[in-house]
Amino acid sequence: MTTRKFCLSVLVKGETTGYELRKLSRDGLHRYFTDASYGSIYPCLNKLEREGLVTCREETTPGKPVRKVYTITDKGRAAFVEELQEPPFDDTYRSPFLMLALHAAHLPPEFLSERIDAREDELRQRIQALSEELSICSNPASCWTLRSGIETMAAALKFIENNRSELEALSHASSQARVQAAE
Amino acid sequence: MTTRKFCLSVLVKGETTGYELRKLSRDGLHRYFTDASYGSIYPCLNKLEREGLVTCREETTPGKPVRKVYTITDKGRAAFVEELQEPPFDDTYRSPFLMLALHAAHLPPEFLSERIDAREDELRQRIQALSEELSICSNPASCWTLRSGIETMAAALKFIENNRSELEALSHASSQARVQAAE
DNA sequence: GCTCACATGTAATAAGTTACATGATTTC
DNA sequence: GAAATCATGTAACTTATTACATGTGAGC
Repeated sequence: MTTRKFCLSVLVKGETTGYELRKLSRDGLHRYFTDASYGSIYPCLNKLEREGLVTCREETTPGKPVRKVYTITDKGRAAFVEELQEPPFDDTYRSPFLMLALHAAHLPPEFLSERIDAREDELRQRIQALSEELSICSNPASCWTLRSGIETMAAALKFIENNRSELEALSHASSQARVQAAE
Repeated sequence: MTTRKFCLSVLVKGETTGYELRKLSRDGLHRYFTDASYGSIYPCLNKLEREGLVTCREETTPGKPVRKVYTITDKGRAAFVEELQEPPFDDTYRSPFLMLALHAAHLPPEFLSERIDAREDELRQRIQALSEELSICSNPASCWTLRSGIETMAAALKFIENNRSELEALSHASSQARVQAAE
């Protein structure tokens, strides 16, 4: 159902293709909704077409593959607004990074530091991507959503920057203990 | 793989049962890793036992159902630390709430306000649950992880509190426009 | 008497991922 | 000449969810 809502969410703002949908789901704002692969997007678009929620036309640009451009219908618009109001799912945050933090004392110090660096970089990149999107954003609701993401991730990043040494100390301490035990 | 890592993550800190694992996955810290159902936990524990990563003993308390208590083995401990170091997955945040925010202008104002209230409540409850866990937490890595979650969610909550009126205004404006168009 | 908490498990189903299949054009 | 980008799609597989199946004891 996530892929479906994501596709409709993009389609209400304008026509698009399966290929573009996949790209959108990988960076920027739409990351908050899904990270879809072709294997979920193409079947989903076909289903939406069968249901009459979108129409499809083929665009042939010479020297390029045929593009199937999808456009939402009035029925599709109505269905989307309906589906948005369906029983709510809670927001979920899944963090392989916090799993590492939780077991910091059992991880090699260099490994842990590398992963903390990687997490900081990831956050910085995502914040920058959203900030760029915000700077060219004209729709107030999109701006709101972008700002929400930027501020939340900024808080997450700041916490890591301010407190990473604590975590790294845990890893060092126990790695020292392991070395001494081996002697 | 999430269920597996979650089970091992709990088991390295002490023995537990399938029933307890499901409860842990639904509130507190472990929500960052999974939200597992019996249908994934029980098969997972059986598999871990077959692989020799955990052992199982049956505890019979008179007048209570038999409990199958699982304990991690040395092999399990080693496997977990290995698996933690496997190629990283990015943290993911999936937000049905931000999907609503993005389409605020097409939603009825009362509906939107209700959902914003619900999201604020959800955040307050989760912040409180983590704070309580923090107040009785003795393991430094767990404390770190809890604080990280608390600060990030506090930032998310603050943003909503400070900016919800903007979103609600969008919904009101377009609902007024719809009424006028109908006249 | 009803509902909640304890406690384990399976089967059918849903949903999505990965790898495969194909192929032209542009950029290095 | 190699790699990346554009572009669509299917098949096999993995993973997890939902609903079902079963049963006791405690509190209201």
